[in-house]
Amino acid sequence: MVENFNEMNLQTLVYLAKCLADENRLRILFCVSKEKKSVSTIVEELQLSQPLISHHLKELKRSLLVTVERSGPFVYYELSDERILSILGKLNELGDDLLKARVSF
Amino acid sequence: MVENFNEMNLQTLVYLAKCLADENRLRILFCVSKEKKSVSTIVEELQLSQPLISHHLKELKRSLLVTVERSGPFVYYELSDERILSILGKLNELGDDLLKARVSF
DNA sequence: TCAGTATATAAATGTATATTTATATATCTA
DNA sequence: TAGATATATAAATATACATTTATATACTGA
Repeated sequence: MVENFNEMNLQTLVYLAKCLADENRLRILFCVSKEKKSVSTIVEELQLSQPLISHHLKELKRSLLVTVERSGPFVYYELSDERILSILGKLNELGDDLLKARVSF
Repeated sequence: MVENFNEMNLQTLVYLAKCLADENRLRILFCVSKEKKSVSTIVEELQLSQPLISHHLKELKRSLLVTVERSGPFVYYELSDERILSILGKLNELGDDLLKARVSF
C-alpha cells in the first residue's frame, strides 16, 4: 500500500469518502456487513423510508461498496469488501484518539 | 481496533469522512504531511486562493486532522497524525481493487 | 504609530445532495 | 391477466457546503 499521495487517485478517494460521509449510508453498510439483506429487511431494521434506503443503496452500489443480487421479487445487498469495515474501524479509532488528545488541554 | 459498529461513533466517522471527502482538503493534507507549512506556502504550492485555503484549513483544524502553530506573522499547519495517511492509503488501495474487480466483467 | 505583509472572517453566490412525496416498474400468485 | 407485494425512479423541496469577493484582524519593521 502506498501512502505517497502521488500514487493516490484523489478522485477515487473523494468519491469513496463522500459515500462514507453519511450516517444513514454507514448504518446501511453495517447492516449488510455480516450477511446479505433484502431492501425491505434493511428498511425495517433501520426504520427509514423505502425510497430513502433505495436511494442510498444506489449510491453505495455506484461506489462499489455493496454488491447486488436479485432473487425473485427481492433484491439483496451485501458489503462488497471486508476491508471497508477495517478502514472504518481505523478511522473510528483515530477519531477517538484525536478527541482524547484534544480534551487533555 | 473494533470493527463492530456498535462500538463505533457514527457521528465521529461521518465528521471525519466528510472532511476527507474534498479534493482540495486532501491536497492540503498531503501538502502538510511531511512537514509543517505556512498558509502562504500552501497557497503557493496548491495554486488556490488564500481565503479558500484558510477556509479548508479551518475545517481540517476543527476535525483535528491538522495542528496549528503560530510563529510571528506566519501560521504553520501540519498533519496531526500519521495514521491519516495510512487510512487514506488503504482507502485508495480498496478503490483500486474495487475498480479492477469491476472492469473484469 | 504607520505602512506593509500574513492570515482570518463575512457576505454573497452557486452547486451538490439528503429527504419526502408521488408514481412507475418488476415479480409472483391466484 | 388482475391484484398484491417488492423495489426503483422522478419531481419537488430543503439544506449543506465549496468558492469568490470584499474586508477585517494580527503581526512586524521603520
